[in-house]
Amino acid sequence: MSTHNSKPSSGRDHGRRPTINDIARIAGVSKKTVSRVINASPFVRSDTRERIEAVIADLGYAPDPQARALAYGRSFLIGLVYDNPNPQYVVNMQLGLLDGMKGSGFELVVHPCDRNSPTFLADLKGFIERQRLFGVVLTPSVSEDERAAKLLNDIDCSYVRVASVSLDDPEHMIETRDRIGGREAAVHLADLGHTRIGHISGPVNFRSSHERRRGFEEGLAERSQVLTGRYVVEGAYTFESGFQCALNLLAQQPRPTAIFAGNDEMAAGVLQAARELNISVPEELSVVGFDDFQIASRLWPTLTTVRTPTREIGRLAVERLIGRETEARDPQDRLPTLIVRKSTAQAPY
Amino acid sequence: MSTHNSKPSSGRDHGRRPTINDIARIAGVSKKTVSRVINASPFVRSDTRERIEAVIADLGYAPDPQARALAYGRSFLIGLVYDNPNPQYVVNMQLGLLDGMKGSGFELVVHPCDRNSPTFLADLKGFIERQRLFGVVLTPSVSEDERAAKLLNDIDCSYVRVASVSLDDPEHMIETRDRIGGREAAVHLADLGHTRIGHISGPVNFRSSHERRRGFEEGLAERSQVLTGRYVVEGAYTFESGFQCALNLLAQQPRPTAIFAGNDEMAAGVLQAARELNISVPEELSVVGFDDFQIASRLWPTLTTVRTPTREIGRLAVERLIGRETEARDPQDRLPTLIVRKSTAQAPY
DNA sequence: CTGAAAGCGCTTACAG
DNA sequence: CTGAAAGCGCTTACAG
Repeated sequence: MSTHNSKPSSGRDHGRRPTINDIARIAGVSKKTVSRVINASPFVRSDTRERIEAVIADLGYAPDPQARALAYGRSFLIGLVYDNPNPQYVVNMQLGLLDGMKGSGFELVVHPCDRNSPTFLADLKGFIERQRLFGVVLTPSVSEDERAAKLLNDIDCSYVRVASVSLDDPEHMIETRDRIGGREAAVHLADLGHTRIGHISGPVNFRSSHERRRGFEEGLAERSQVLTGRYVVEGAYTFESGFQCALNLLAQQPRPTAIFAGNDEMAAGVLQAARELNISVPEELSVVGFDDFQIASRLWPTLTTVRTPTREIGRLAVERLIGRETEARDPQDRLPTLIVRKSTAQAPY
Repeated sequence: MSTHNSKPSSGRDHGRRPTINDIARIAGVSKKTVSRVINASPFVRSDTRERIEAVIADLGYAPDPQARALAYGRSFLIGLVYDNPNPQYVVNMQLGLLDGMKGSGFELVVHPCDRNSPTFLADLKGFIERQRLFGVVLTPSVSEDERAAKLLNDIDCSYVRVASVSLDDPEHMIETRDRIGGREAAVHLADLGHTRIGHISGPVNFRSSHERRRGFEEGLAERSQVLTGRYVVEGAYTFESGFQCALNLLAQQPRPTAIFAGNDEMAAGVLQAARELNISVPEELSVVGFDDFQIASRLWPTLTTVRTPTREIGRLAVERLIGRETEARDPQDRLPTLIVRKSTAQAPY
């Protein structure tokens, strides 16, 4: 199928890649000692180590991951297990994981899944065992699935769960702390003078829905406000649900002057609904989203929203998994932050 | 790092997965014959084959990909090499690839890259050789890079290039035929009575820019029109460039009554510019995009655009790579199609 | 701190 | 159509 190049490869490689035996022979040691260097064992004299490392660098040697995997009983593949349908989230997460494993010799294997499928757990188990995965990173909402977590423990597979709040032992968790973002959204709206504030939450079976709402309520409380029950409706994190929920909220008398949507997709639906009802944003209605995906700056008006540093979170998650954790960077970088754009303004009172 | 489950696994697996030796012993054949069944060799008597297959099914045996890779000299990993920054494209492509390799035993490894990096080729080579990849799928614009194609030939790695037009032997190409989409956009606008039509192309170093424009010109020609030189500007496939190019086009006298943007991102920029200039869409200006990414239906007005069946294209690409090609489905499914929404209307003459 | 032996689970020649 | 031998490139016990 592929085009073949029948000439032997030119240059130093002489037609085949060097193996651990080549390194051992040239360095004058056993292959076991080379193996120790590859695996960063402390039981190698430093002059021996340096000699071996020089030969490795000289020949451009890289150990064969398949051979290591076979002997070690575990591959050097990291799985990303996800069911979040938002492309921007998935891509940012992937970039973060790749950041964190760069130069480590690990590779990223993607595995979208469906928690509602009858074969969900069997598929996940098959994926991990077949490839002898080194470990997996789970993102919301599959990261919130306790059946999946139990499976991973049962088959003794390393894992890190990314979620809005802790659900497991600390070593298995990276928390996005969405509550902080909800709080910032509330303070922003309250400080603009809004008092009739609506909220479109995500679906109740998503932890992030609760965290974002709880944070929002905490922020309002700091400004001596409470969320009014009839101004709170449950959406599905989709554009269409945001649209429908906004129609509902904006039909009430008096209607809210601000809406905090649980994510950007629903906020886009709110803008659409406002337009159909001839309610101008931000003059008559302020709108805040959550995520800061690309769409937020493409909408009109551009969307005030809460940014979650997904890529950074992905980097942290995989570093945890492969034992590379640095944590040295500014902890602020991993917290949600409010991004103020044009969809929010002073309350129209 | 991970939680350990010290009890031996329960059930039929008795604590370890079956190997080819288990199958051979139970079926009363040599492991070589089991290997033949695994690899679909025709040189096995059908009753022998059936007996072996029954044992495989009974034990839930799956051959170890790492061991096969080591012996075979090639892994069962497919690489997706991409540099398209649009998340929706990447995710749809990934889904298509996964569709095409479902149940095949192959796994998908993602590899974003940067053609402008000085280490671009070395990184790609390292990625492929280190993992002994079975093959790679390249998407635009890295699929258009002849240095990359030459490298793949040199190191004898199977590959399929996804691009808007043929650039290689047919066996290495999946064409998206963007020209057809450009043509549909032109016919649509001409049939609405537009005669002053602007075009914001993608960057000249992308093949799709030319194909989309060429198709557009062909469509206009069918309606006895030609593209006016001063109504054609070059963008960069970005929102910001679409915005700037639209300001340019809309400042001309007389200004165009329709703009065909080379992609949805730039079309979003056109809508933004029209709003700033108080030009109403579609009453005074019709806008057509290309891609039909999620943003197209979130904008206001919703965007008329050309949909490329990216997921289907991905499926075809990987099926080609692993020799599973079916081609049975409706060939229409893999062509660009115009999706008419609210951003286009009769010309205001 | 270093090494010789055995083995991980497969496939490729080579025979028959 | 089927099999015994050797080997893919590493790592894990086990010695010393």
